[in-house]
Amino acid sequence: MYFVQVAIDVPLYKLFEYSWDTTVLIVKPAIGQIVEVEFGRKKTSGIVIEINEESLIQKEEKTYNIKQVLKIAPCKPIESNELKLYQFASKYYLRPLGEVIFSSIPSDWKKPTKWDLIKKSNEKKQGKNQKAVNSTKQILSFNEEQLKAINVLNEISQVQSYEILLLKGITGSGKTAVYLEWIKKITEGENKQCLILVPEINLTPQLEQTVKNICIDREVVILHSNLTPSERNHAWLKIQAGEGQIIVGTRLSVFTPIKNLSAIVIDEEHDNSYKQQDGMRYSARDVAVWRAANLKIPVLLCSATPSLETWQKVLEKKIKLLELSKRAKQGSTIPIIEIIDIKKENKSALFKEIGITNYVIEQIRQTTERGKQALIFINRRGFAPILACDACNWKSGCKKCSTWKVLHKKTATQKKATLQCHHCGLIERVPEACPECGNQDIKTLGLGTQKIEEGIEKIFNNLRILRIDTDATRKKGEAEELFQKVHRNEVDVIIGTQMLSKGHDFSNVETVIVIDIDKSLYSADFRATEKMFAQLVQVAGRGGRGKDSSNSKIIIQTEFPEHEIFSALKNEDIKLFYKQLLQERSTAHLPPFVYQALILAESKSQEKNGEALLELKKYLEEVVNPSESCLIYDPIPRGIQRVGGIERTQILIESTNRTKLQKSLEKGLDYNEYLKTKNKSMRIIIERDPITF
DNA sequence: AGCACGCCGACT
DNA sequence: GTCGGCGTGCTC
Repeated sequence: MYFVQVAIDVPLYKLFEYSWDTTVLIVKPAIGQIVEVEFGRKKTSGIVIEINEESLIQKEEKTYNIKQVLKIAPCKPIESNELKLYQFASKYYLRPLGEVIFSSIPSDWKKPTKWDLIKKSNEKKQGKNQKAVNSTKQILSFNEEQLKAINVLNEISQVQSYEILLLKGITGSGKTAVYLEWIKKITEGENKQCLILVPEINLTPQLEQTVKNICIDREVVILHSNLTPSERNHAWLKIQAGEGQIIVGTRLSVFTPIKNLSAIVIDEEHDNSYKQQDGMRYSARDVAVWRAANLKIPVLLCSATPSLETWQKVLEKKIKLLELSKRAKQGSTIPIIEIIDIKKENKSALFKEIGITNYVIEQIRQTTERGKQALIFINRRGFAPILACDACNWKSGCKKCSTWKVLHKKTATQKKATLQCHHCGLIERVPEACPECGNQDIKTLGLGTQKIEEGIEKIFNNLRILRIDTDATRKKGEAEELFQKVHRNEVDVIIGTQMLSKGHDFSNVETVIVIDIDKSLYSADFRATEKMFAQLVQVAGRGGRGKDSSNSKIIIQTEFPEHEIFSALKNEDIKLFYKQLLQERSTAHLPPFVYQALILAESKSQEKNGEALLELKKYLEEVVNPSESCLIYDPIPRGIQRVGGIERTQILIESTNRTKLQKSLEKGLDYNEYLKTKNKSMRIIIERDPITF
C-alpha cells in the first residue's frame, strides 16, 4: 500500500492524496503516471506527483476518508524533465499544476472513459503503414554567410550544452534553409529529436513540405490545433515514445513530452502568437528557452526583426548572434522603399474615399501593365471600422463591448451587409437610417479591406482583384486556395490583412503598398512601433522575391514621413533603430528593462473590480512589499474596458528584479483566492510579461 | 471548476 | 404545496 499525491485539473493550488493498493493495481506507483480517481462525486483524471509509504494527511488533525486510485492510464508516465517543465510553468505563470498539465496534454486523457478507445485507435494506427509522403529531394546551395551560420550551429550542437542563439536574417535570406540543414545534421544521430516552433501552422502549410524536402528520410510530426483529437493523441504518443525526429508545432507543442529532445528552433521568435492570451497566459518562446536550459540543449531564435527583449540579450552577450544580410535567391533584390507623404499629396476625392493617393493608383497601373502583381496591405478587415451619423453623432458602438461594430458589406458567402463586433462576435443587420435621429444618410468612417477592394474594382474594372483576409478564408483550405491563385498568377491586385505578411513568397509581386498605419506610429501601446516595424519588414519582404525583381518597390503612405521607423526600414541595418527604441524603453522604465505583470479583475462592475484590486494593491504594498522592490500601480480599466458585457480592470506590477516580482506575485496569490471567495462572481487573473494592456 | 446543499420567491 | 433561483462551501 502506498499513498500518492495527485494533481487534478481544478483551479486549486494543492495536491490531493489517494491510496494506492498494489494488490488491485498490480504495479507500484510511478511519478508522472496518469490515473483515474474519484474527486468529489465525479470520476476524473489525475497525475501522480509524489509517492509516500505513509499517509501525509493522518498526521494532521483532520481525518479524511482517503479514496483509492481506481485505474492507471494506458500510457507511459510523464518523465521528470517534463514534470519539471510543468512545475516551472505552474510556478512562473501562477497556475495550479493540474491545470497546467491537463491543458498541455491531449484532452482525451482528461476523460478516463476514453482511455480504452485511445489505446485501441492508437494500436490500429501503429499497425498501418505511414502514408507515403511524396517529398522531392532538395539539395540546397548556400552562400557564405549561410555556411558560416551552419558551421557555428553544428559546432554548438556537438557539445551538449545550453546556448541561446539568434539567427537574424533579412526576409528572403534563407533562414529556414539554415536551420533545417542544422536540424538535418543533428537528427543524423540516433535517438535525436528536434522541435521547431512556428507561429501559426495553418498559414504556412508549405513549411511541412519544405521540412520534408530538405530533411529527407526524417520522420516529421506536425502538431497544431486543427488536428482531430485522435490525430493529436497519436502524434503525442509517438513523440513521447521517442519516434518522429522532427516535430513542427505551434505554441502548445512546447509542452509536449519529447523523449530525446536535442535542439529547439523558434521561427519568427518576435511573433505575438507565441503568447497565449487566455487560460494560462504563457509565452511559448520563454518556456522553450527555459526548457532548453533545463535539458542543456541549444535553442535557436530566428527572425528578421527580433523582439527587443531578445535583442537586448544579444547586446548583453547572453545570446549569440548569427547574421544573414543577403538574399539567398539568385537575382532577388532588396526592394526600393518609397515613403509617400499624404499631407503633401492633394487630398483628392479618391483619397477621401479610399485613402489611396493618385500616385499609388498610377503605380498599380504601371505594375499590372508589366504583367506583375501589386499587393495592398491594410490591417483591418471589413468595409469600414465605424458607421456614424453626421447629424446626431451616433456611432455604431457595441452594446456589450467598449468597441465599435465594424461594417461588413455583402460578399459571395455572406448575403447581407452586417455590423459585426470583432470582440464579442455579435452580428447585426445594418440600420437603414440612424437609430437615434432617423437620419437616412449614415456614413462610414475609416478603411477596411472591403472598401479598398470596392474602390480598386471601380478604378480598374479590367483587372483581377483578390481580397485575402479572415472573412475570405473562413472555410478550411480556402486560404491556401487563394494563395495558390496568387502563385498561379491568376490575379493582378491582391488586397489583404496581415495574413498576407506571413510565410508566403510571392515571386510575381512587384509593388507592395502599405496604407493606414499612422495610428500605430503614435500609439499608447509602447510596443506599437516595434510591432509595426516587424510588420512592415515582413510585408516588404513579400516583394522582390522573383527572378527579375529590379523594379520591385514598397510604397508606404503616411502623414509622418519623418518618423524614425521609415529611415530604419530604408537602412538595411536595423541596429541603430533598435538602439534608439531600447534607449526610449530604458529611459521610460519599460521592458526589457523592467519585468511586468498584470493582475486582471473581471466582473459586471468596474467599481467592484477596482475595489478588489485596490485592496490587493494595499495588501501587497503593506504586507508583502515593504522594501518597495516592486512598483504597484492603481487599478485602471483595461485598454478595451468591456467585452461581452464583462467589465475588465487591471493593476500593473513591475520590478527590475524578476525574482522579487515573482515573490510578490506568489504571496499575492493567497489573497487572490481570498478575494475570489469574497467576490464569487469576479475572476482574478495574473498575467506575466503581458503584451496587451 | 463542478457539484450539492440550502434557503426564499412565483408557479401548475 | 413544489420547482428553481444562485449564494456558500467543499473536493483527498
